[in-house]
Amino acid sequence: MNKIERNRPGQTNGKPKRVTILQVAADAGVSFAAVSKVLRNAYGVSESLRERVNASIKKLGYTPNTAARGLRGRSFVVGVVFPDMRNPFLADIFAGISAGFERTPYQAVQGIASQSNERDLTQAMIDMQMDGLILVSSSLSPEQLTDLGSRIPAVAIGNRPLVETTFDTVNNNDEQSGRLVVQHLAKQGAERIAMLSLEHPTAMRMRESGYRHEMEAQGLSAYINIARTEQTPRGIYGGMEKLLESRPQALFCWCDAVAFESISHARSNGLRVPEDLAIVGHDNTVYCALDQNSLTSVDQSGEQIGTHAARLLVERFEGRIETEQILLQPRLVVRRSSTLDG
Amino acid sequence: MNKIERNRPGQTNGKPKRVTILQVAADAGVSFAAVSKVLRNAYGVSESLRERVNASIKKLGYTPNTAARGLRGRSFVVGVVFPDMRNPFLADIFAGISAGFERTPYQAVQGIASQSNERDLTQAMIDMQMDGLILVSSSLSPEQLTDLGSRIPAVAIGNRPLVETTFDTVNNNDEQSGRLVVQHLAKQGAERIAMLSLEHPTAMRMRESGYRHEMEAQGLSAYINIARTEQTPRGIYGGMEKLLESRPQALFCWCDAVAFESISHARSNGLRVPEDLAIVGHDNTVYCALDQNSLTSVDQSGEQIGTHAARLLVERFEGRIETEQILLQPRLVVRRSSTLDG
DNA sequence: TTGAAAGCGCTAACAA
DNA sequence: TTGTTAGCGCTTTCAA
Repeated sequence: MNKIERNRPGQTNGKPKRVTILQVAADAGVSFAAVSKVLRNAYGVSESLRERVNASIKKLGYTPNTAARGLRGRSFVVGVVFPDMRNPFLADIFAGISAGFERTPYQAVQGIASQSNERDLTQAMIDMQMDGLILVSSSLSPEQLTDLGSRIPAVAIGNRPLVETTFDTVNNNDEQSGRLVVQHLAKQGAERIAMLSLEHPTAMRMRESGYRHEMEAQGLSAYINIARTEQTPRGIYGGMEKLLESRPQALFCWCDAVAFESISHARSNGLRVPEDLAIVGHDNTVYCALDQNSLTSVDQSGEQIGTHAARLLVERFEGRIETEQILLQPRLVVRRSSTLDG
Repeated sequence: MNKIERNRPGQTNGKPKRVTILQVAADAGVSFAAVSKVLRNAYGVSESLRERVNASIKKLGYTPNTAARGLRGRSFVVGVVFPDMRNPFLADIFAGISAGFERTPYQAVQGIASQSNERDLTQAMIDMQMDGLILVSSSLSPEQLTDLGSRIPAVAIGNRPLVETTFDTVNNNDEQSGRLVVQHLAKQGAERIAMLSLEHPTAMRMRESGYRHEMEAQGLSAYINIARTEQTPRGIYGGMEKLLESRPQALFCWCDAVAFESISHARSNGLRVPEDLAIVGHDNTVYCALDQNSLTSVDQSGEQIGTHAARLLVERFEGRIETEQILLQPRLVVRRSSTLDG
């Protein structure tokens, strides 16, 4: 039985008055415009005035009202849009973003966007007067992204890189990811190498392309086999069922979580990993190292990606006009899930 | 080698003008106050005026400026503060919160707070003129929470419930969680049941208490054994090492991620799970069901918790004065990691 | 170097 | 029912 308790409040519910720039000005004995100048590090304030104002700010515990600031100038808030909260790789990216804004005046807040509400969420962030946006694995169309980039400084992470855009991008070299995996598996002696990819058109298309090209380079064109699924347990299950029909020796999964599901699925079907089915994931998330998974995975350093994104945004704020596209190189981390020989 | 490309932008960088309430008013041929009234569903607007204004809003693609709104009235933005992004249980809570705000005008944005910056983050959210806050597993002290609650409507999730506070709470019955686990393990025949808990004082203290009380009730007081660790791989490792010295038959971990680490650690030490060491987690996150984990875990329905929190906040916005404390009942989901017999 | 004043886009009291 | 008006707390000219 659930329990609910109601209590009279210890204090009233009325919004307490904020300390404003005026009270700081009064306390310091200067005009409120002077306080604003100190706040913004504006040109033309004497050292003594600055000190007096800063003393009052500290004394009164003043913090600037972001909404009021944003209404006239910058809000110093940036929005980060994630596609979901479940993938621990996103936490790596977030850590990088945080680190990137560390020594800047910018505060990052996050939003989680389902495919259907990403437009609304980004608009809401613009309406909040945020100064810039970082979009991770956005599901917006190239046209929508271009439009967004023309309305607010933006950085897209994990989108197919486009030239001549209105926004910056930071990407893993996904073509290379696909190649690394096939090279490794082929060297282990596998020929029937299948790939589990994403239905939704994203950077995964590049990973598929790398997989295809390397399969061809290895003379394994006949065994190219890709299943695209939704990112749901049911979808993944269906995709695996389909791939297993062709008795693959190895499986490349577009992300670690899917690879873990695949390990689970394979084991439930009586298949040994890696003897009967080698499995490789992508992102090298924390769970890969666990003994029960020991998953070979492609590391794309989410932290580095995030730090780049934050830096790019700050550069735009500080005046950079031309867009910048960054492409980072992945590396393979080999573990037991794909080690066929002792 | 990483690649960087620079391009001239397709469009300029200047902020495009927003559509404001004035342009809507001009387009509809009414005063801008009339538009504001339509927006706020305020009393005293004729049907025809409302229709005309709504038509102009749609036509011009107007969306209200949140910052300007917040400066006078409500911003319709609520902030959700999470302790980290790695724990998939938080995603369940978030899903519940989202669902809870679905049919309301409120937009939720998230912040991730390390222990050291939670105060700054909550202050920043207040500075953004957010209407309310939801704090998940907050590391703020009771005094800080009480103070926060007196400054802005707030709901705390996963804090030790206090009476006579300034904020609402939603909690799992953690005492009950501890009891359920010990009952289950004792029934399986285990006596030396150890617990891996958190260093930082949180709701975990209640879980420890339930563990203790049930151990006593089962006549196993002599075997009570709790290790409190940091939430880092190193910390968890150290805690396990310490607990294993006393050769426990079963281990109750304060969250699933720690339980997965424990499974990994046990296996690397040559221990079989559950034969040599039964393991139970908490939160019943998605990975528990995977064959390679098959982890028994306590389900505390994060989604329900989140939905309650959102509802409580909306109620406060709509005038509720007294605080409310909700306590939900957990249930145990048994899997192979703790099934000692057949 | 400092301060006065206008105004960002909106809400809400008040007047018409 | 509608419109007028005074701010919310700040940034940013411009004048002193």
